[in-house]
Amino acid sequence: MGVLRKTKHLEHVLQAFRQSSDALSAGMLLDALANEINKSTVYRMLQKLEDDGVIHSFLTMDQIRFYALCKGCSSGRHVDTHAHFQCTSCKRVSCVSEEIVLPTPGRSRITSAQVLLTGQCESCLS
Amino acid sequence: MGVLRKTKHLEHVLQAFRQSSDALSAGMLLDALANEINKSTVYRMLQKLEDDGVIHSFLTMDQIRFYALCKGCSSGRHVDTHAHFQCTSCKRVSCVSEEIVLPTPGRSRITSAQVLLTGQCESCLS
DNA sequence: TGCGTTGTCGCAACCGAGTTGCGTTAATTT
DNA sequence: AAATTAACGCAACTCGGTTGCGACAACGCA
Repeated sequence: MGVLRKTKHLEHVLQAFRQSSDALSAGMLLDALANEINKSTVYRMLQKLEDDGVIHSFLTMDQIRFYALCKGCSSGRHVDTHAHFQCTSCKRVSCVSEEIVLPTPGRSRITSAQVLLTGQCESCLS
Repeated sequence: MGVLRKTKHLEHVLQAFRQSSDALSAGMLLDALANEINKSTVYRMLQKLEDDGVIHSFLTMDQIRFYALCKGCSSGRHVDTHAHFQCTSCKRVSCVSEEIVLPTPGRSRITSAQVLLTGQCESCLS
């Protein structure tokens, strides 16, 4: 239930997200802020930011967690019904704006959904 | 390009899939066939079965790869546009029969998609 | 400005899913 | 039955992510 202190590292990470239109993984952040910030610090920060509803996360095909800034999420509930797209060539990951219509199988109660599209992005196709 | 030999282990694994209506992970198979079959053998077998179009795989929220028998897949192309559902209580994973309508973002070319729903299944709700 | 509280950091050790190299075993081919 | 070659077991490894702990720094308050 921490109050999220304004530290130098936090500013760097948030800035990285704002500057990038893509989603980022912990590894990418570590590369970007190489030996300025510790591995576990990054993971802990991402975890906390997600808990607080600032970013949301999802997995790609190769089992790596990516994070992106939330736009319509609160700390309680994430609006996760938008899809994500990963290019198989350049590996970049982005959010897809269109909403998706999801089925409700049987009598179960769906609380969250995750949609990942893969293929080639516009710039890798040309 | 192996020819997939008929071994005792292969039979056990295929039987496990046929007996279960759910999708299975490598870990679950290892538990089921405890100390009868080696870890790397299981992983190699699953990999090969997927290459040969016998099973298909996908990831759950906790980064674990699950496998299920293919019904309309060939070795070349997997019909992966159906969703999967994982219950947050009992952790069981199943295939959702309904097809899903997917968006095509921008001018990119989508080659595969993965949809994971999470929530509570019918039996855990009651 | 000084001080106590408490969240954050760095480090190092750890965890667990999945992979790999290699020598051996066993299914298939002849 | 012998040769071929896929499948196996083992042990060591990779890598994304976690954890315990002592040190440090941001914040609140006087």
